[in-house]
Amino acid sequence: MSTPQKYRRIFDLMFKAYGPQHWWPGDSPFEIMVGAVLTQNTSWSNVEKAVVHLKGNGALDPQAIIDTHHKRLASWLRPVGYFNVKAKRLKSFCQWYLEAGQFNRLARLDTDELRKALLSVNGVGPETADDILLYAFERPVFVIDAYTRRLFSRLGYIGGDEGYEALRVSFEKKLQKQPDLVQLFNEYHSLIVWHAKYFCKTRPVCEGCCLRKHCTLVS
DNA sequence: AACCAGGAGACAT
DNA sequence: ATGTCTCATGGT
Repeated sequence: MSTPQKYRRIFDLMFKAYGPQHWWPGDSPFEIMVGAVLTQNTSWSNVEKAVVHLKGNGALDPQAIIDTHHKRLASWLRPVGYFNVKAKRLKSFCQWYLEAGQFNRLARLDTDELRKALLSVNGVGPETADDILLYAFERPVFVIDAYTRRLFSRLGYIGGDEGYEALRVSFEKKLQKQPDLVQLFNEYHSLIVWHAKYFCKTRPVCEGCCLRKHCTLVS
């Protein structure tokens, strides 16, 4: 089987097993961006609690977040952990977002320009930037996370210690001939996350691979 | 009771 | 460029 087919096959196996994931959860592009920052190294269920706090205080809005005192904002973010750093990150993101002209202005930039701009923000690293590019701006970007590394290194498709950009470009190149890249990358990343969360409780769909760090099912 | 969660920045080497 | 430390709550 050719390499592109191998990568496509893993997607097909997971899609057949789990179905469409309807990502990213959120009612607006801005909510998706906020969620992307808050979910760093944090479970999504905790992010939902923080988002409820923001909405309940009418603060799911860039200007409102900037105007909220750090102490108060941090208290709303308490469930996500790292609430002091994330309050600061959220403020610096909102500051940039307003100065950049918000969604409609940013949407004019091409994908690489937009990624560069996102990465200039304190608190937005490569994965968060690509989450935002894919799920808020609907750009054909393959998101690399810890699960993606584990899954494909255990499948023997990658080494696992490649740099972020090298992996992203590699995945995008291998799948570039596939139709509807935005939809494919959207489902692919979300399926990997779902697979990681529920695989151990069900059964393998891909060569007996489990995504937990110390899984003994994998040689 | 350890382990893990949809990472990133600061800092040293 | 690459490795280590810190940030911190909540579920299993």
